[in-house]
Amino acid sequence: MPLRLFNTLTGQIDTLVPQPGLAPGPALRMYACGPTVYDYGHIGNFRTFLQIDVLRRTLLLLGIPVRHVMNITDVDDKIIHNAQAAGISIGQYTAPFERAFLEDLDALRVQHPEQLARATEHIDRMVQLVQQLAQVGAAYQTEDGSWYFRLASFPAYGQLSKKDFAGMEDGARVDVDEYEKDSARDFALWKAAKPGETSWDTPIGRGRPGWHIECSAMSMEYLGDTFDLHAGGEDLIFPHHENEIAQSESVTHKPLARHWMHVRFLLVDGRKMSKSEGNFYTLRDLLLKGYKASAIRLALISVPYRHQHNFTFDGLVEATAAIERLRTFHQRLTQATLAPGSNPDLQAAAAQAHQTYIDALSNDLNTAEARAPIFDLVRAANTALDRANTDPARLLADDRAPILAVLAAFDAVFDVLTDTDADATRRALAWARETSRLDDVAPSVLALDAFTDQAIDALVAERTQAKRQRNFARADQIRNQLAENGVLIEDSKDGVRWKRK
RNA sequence: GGCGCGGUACCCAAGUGGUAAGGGAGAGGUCUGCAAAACCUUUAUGCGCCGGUUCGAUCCCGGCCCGCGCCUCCA
Repeated sequence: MPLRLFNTLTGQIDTLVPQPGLAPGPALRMYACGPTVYDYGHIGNFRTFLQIDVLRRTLLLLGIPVRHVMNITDVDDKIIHNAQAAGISIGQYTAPFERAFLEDLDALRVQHPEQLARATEHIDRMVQLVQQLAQVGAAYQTEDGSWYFRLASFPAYGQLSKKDFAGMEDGARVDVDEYEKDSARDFALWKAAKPGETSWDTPIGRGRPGWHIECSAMSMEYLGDTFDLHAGGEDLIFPHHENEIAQSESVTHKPLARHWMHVRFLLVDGRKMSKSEGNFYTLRDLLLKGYKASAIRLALISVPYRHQHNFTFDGLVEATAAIERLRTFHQRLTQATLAPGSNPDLQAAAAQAHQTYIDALSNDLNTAEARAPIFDLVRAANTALDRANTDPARLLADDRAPILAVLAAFDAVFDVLTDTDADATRRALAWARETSRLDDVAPSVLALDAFTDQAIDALVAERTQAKRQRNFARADQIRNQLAENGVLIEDSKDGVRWKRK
């Protein structure tokens, strides 16, 4: 089944399929704008990366292989400034943030792209692109040695953002540092080195790349002149992606990407997230407050990517409950002792749920709609599991696999059934210890270290033994002790389950 | 000012020209040593307001009100 996805370039929903023949290999070639590693990632960043993960995983689920490239922008004004202030090299400055970013992706179970591309490792390719642009008259050098893109040379400018620059006023001086530009909107391709700043000595002069050039250079390097999909946050439509198009297409005279996907911004408590509003959260902030990585993942992907998502703590609590329902069911179904045979109603329900699920995702990644049939199936199966052994409507042995297969398809995209939350939170806790950020850590997070999985298993076993001996006082004592440390016990006819709250 | 998006039950949130998915929360019940889980019942004659088109509109059109985003660094 093909994926129908809104395309910013055409302004409509288009079918996204790999176009063969443009580059080697059968995969769908996608480039997603990654982070500028000057700080820890916040939940707004991660909404975008999570939604791109939903796209990637949906493509894979639909049987479309992907070649996914993401840039790491490890040189820009802010990085240079901050590194200088700290008295270290930009590499020393960015390395911990890049590592933290990749760790955060892991915590959120975001799949890594096939290729990570660091800006500082592709300076040559960027210089080459500037030279090519100069050759076709689309780039010019100013007296200070900087290079700019000549917008007047690219009439199609504005096609992505639907902006009309025809009546644009030339000559307006907007930036005092860039007084030599031919036109106010001309943007920097290469910035001449200022004293003491990080710079590279190159054939086009000593300096450093402008903001947009790295994505043009690296996307074409790894994916060819034209690739299938370019994705990023909605803020990148203009000017970043518009500028990428101008830079690349001026040289290649071919479309840079056929399909453009943009993820809408997140609001927090109804406002755009910003440090000054006091509603700014990094992933690490939330983990240390005791919210689970899986709940953050589910919350951030459950509102479809084109909708404005209002992020709230209530939403995280709700996502936590939803995940528990799914995990409890998954465990129950896996462990259940079942009589042989199959129940046609459940077989049909599983097939129906699977189809509805796939249809929803295929429809512009409608994650909200995709969740519904999964929960419908969970209820139907739970009901059947509750029925007596003699009831013909009960769940039978051959019903297990098809229902688990639907859950697997769900998890192929949503990926919340496997509980790796404690690990993610422990890593955040270790980081907080190393960097002396223990002030706001929730007690439940600190308790993670006191009760390891092994310790819990041992106590649960002891309690089961006590129950067998009908020593309910001791059994309840253990249950309370665990509960006080955020561990819940559930008895069932198929054994004892426990989970961290 | 220009461009764009949204207003659906207590909360979050899909959706369709034919009579409102799903999740969370609340209430009552079943089950259970107790609890948890699970299941059942229950919470929108209603989808911002006013007109229009239609046999019929929450969904289409027009107007209005409210909220939000982008247009500058930003995912």
